[in-house]
Amino acid sequence: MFLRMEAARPRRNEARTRLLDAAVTVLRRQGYAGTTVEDICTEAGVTKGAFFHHFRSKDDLAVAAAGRFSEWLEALFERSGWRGHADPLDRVLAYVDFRIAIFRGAIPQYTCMLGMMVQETYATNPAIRLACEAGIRLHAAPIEEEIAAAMREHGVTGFTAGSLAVHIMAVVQGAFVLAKAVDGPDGAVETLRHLRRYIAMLFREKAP
Amino acid sequence: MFLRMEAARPRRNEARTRLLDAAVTVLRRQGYAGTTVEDICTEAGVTKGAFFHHFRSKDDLAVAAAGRFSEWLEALFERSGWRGHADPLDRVLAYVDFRIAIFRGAIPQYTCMLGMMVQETYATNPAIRLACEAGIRLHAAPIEEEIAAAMREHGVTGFTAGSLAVHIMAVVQGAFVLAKAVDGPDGAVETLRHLRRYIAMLFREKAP
DNA sequence: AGGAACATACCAACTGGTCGGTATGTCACG
DNA sequence: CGTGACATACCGACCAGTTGGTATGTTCCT
Repeated sequence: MFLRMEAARPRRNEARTRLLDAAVTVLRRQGYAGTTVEDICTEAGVTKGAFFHHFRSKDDLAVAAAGRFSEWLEALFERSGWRGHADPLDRVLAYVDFRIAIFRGAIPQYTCMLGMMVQETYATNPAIRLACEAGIRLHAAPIEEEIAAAMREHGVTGFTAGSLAVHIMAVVQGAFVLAKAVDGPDGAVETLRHLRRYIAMLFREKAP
Repeated sequence: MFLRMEAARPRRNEARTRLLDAAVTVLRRQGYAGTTVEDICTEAGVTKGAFFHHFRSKDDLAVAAAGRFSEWLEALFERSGWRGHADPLDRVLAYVDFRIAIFRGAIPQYTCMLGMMVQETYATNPAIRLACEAGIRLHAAPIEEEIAAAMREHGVTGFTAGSLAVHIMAVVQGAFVLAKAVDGPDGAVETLRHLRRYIAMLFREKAP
């Protein structure tokens, strides 16, 4: 049997990929209810027929787009090299520093699609909510790991690595909300600096 | 002439008030794009005619509802008595404690309408964005005051009162996003505990 | 005082446009 | 030739806003 055909699709499903990328772009800019299926089609340069050929519904696409965004986010942080430090505490701090460095350009370019979409859909679209939750958890997992390592290495106790990872996620999401409310990143950056200081203090406290 | 008629309005503007209250309830639950004008009318028990008699547009109502929510929020915190402590630092901590205590019941009952709406509308409805920003700033102002007083009284420097107030707002908003993402308040409460600890540490640091 | 003139508060039915989704193609390729 | 990948045309539901009306004040004039 030679039925494996995995790689036998040169430009196959090209429209699907473009739709997904377009969805991330537009959903991030306009939110879920604020974007129409045709907005996404226009951005992708395909027609509605193509859209509903590849996705059963708008909800379906939103779930897929959440996954796509999540992958993109992980790749972005992977490339940043925040885990490339000897001391795990430095890794955690480098994560926050990279978060700060990211606040450049227009608001939709640095804010989080997952946090935005989940606010709109948590009550009405369970599948989307779950996809957003999964993306956030996936992103938080390595941070929690590094925090746990740092706590071990520095002999710090008094809180759980998970709770601090959640705290970091919350501050980041809150920073995005504020940036949108005030229409600029300045306050958001200040917030992340406070977060950085907090983490540093938590670990300096127990140092000799 | 007894032309004063102030109190001579038994049911004057009753519908308007009910529409505003209904708007706060429904917008908080479903967001801006997710609620129809008729949703609000149904909740208020009036017709669309009444709605458009009192408000020029859906946008117009959203702005008014933001103001209404803001008033309600200020009254809520006023009643909580968080400013009733001798030491301004205790007041700031009491604010956070009250925020923690509030996480009860269903999600729409403890989350913030302003933070939710501004995410949806910041790019498309400048008036709504501004109303949300104003509400948040109004809420942050007394906190900033108390922080400034605490810094003075405890001789703490190294950051501005404004930036810490913004940080508190961000953590609170981020906690709401997380609560919606994971469909429960537990992580959000943990986040606020971290915030509380941070504030305590900031002021303990410089103490003798 | 009394009633014409006007204003306010609300209602029910409708409209014009939008949007998610469908039905029906067409065409390339294996 | 038939199947997957798209395009075109269209539908029904929904929704912000309108229209035209009624009922109940309020003001002003005589």
